[in-house]
Amino acid sequence: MEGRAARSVKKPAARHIPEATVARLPVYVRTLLGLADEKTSTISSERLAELAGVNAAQVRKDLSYLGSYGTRGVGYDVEYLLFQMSRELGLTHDWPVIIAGVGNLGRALANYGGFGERGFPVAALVDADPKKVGKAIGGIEIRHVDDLPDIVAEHHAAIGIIATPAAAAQDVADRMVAAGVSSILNFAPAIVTVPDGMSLRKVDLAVELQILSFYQQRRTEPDADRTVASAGGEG
Amino acid sequence: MEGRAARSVKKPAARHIPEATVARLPVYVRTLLGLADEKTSTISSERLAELAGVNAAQVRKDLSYLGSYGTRGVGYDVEYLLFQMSRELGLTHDWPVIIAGVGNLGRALANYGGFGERGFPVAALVDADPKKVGKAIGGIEIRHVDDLPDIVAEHHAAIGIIATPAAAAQDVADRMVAAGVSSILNFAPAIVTVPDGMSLRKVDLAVELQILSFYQQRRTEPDADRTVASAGGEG
DNA sequence: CGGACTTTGTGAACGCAGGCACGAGCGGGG
DNA sequence: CCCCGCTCGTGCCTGCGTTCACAAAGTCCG
Repeated sequence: MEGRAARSVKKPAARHIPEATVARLPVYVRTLLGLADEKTSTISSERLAELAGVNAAQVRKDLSYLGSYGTRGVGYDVEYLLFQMSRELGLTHDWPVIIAGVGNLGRALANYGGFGERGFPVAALVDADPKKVGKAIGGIEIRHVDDLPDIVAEHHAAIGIIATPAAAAQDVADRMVAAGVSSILNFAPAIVTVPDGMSLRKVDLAVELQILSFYQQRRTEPDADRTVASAGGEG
Repeated sequence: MEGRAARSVKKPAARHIPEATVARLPVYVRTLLGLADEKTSTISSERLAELAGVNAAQVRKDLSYLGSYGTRGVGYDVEYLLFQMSRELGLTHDWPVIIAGVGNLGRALANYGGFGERGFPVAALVDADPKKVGKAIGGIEIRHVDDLPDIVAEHHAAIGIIATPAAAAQDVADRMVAAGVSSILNFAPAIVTVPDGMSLRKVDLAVELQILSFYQQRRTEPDADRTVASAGGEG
């Protein structure tokens, strides 16, 4: 119930946090980082909600899952909240990632320095094409996908990014799992399955565009009872 | 209630389709395209569910929102279902898209030919940097962001993709809206708001990685009552 | 020192989404 | 022609997520 007063660093018993809340935490973190930059020391749930694009009650409920870190009548201490959330999200140390597939997307991800800055350095690039192996992109050497077990062990990498063509996605995922990766972010337009207990998320650009197309279609169409609704951006 | 028997092309009164269903339709379409390629003419909800990575009852419920296009005791006609879903999603014609921001990501998106093939040709690239204007990427000329209204009008583009730095995202979104774009896909790590009635979706790589980091953290941590749960891939 | 004001934390209600289970309807075989 | 088996379509139930509304708790000022 305190922990803030005593500035306790202990984690409050790892309660269960709803997935929807977990998905919003990174947004709060980013917002808070911006506030910290401009020397804001305290923030109310209402203002944070506005900046993060959600409901104020939602913010309070989300933050309450982490613990009672607010002060009634005042708000939340930006730095302290940031610290707690970073710890909860595991952002207190780096998470090296392995990118599989050096195509257009893989190259862009490798060149994009933003990951490293945000705590997700690219540990290695892998590809199945022997002709690409040995070259480097963004200062990172491309290695063969067969080396995955070694790479994972070398870098203690637990997160894999699949940026291969759809046909290779499941195979690469299986290899990653076998090599010890336990979190996968899949960009390939294919359904990938992983064993229980692992994390899998997907980002599918074509799907996103087609969802937009659906609502666009309904708006444009001179049809019947079209119920215009905002295509809720992210659940 | 029939429409399949008579091969009717009329749309069944545009009932309301839940957003969760809309998000799965593109996956079904992709799966069906694969089936059509290998000359499968009929598919059961169970098999389609397996291929799409969802529950069979879910498939049937989803498809029932479109109409009663199945045949009891048999399944769904692949071609016909594909036709209906494509029409519903608005994939019967192209949707030109405008990409704003020619950085790493913008370049990758422009170079990636997959969009054009899937019905989302890149109509134009825009950037605020005069030095980039006039150059071309992937065969598409870069124009200045001030030209947005003209570009939208020329190409009848209704979909915009934001691939700018976070700081510019809201401004670009506002310009797009003013120019007549009514669907936006935001890749910038920033909260963007648009007027009611418009569609906005976001894809945030840092957020995705941080969500993975959260669950990874909980798995790795030698802490208390960690409840290992799969980080549900996409809602 | 006390009272008014502010903001959190959370109980309760509501709505959406997912999954089971079963009736309805269609095709095929005898 | 009838019966059997298969698969769709959907009513119902359950669980999750969101929002409202309010009591609890702290601050500030006179």
